[in-house]
Amino acid sequence: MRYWLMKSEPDDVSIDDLAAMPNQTVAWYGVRNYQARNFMRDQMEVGDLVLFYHSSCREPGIVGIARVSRKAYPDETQFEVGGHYHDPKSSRDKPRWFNVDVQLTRKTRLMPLAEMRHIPGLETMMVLQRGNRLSITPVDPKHWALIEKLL
DNA sequence: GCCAACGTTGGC
DNA sequence: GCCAACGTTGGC
Repeated sequence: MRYWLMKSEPDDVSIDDLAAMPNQTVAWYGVRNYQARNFMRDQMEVGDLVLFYHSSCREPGIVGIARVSRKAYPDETQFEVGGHYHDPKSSRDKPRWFNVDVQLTRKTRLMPLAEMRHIPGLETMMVLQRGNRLSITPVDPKHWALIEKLL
């Protein structure tokens, strides 16, 4: 069982949007970065735990805990011609992009990015590293324990 | 809106 | 295969 941090723009899918979904579950569509895709496709298992993170917004930070509820399968949005996530180089025979499903475990308080940067022991967390832009990053169990204790 | 950082693309 | 140009991410 692994731990992850997954970024979502609240204008797209917020923690409240997730809470309002049927089964409080959402397909993590739209990832178009190979490293992030590989994490989902090759490493994520049902039951893995996820820090749900709001990015590109007024108060970026962790807002909830979720779990992987379905293993990776082809991201439907890559086939939607004219859609924002359409990939003309992909096909149903050879899909390029994959997503897992993520189900809400619980909403938490907002733990802002600025606070995370000041938590002793979190300095090496991947999402806090300079220049990091990956929307999906593995979380060290020690980092997870530190964060969960403070949520 | 700015811009640092980094990934991707495409000409050669 | 190199690398300049370009696009995107995402905090501030």
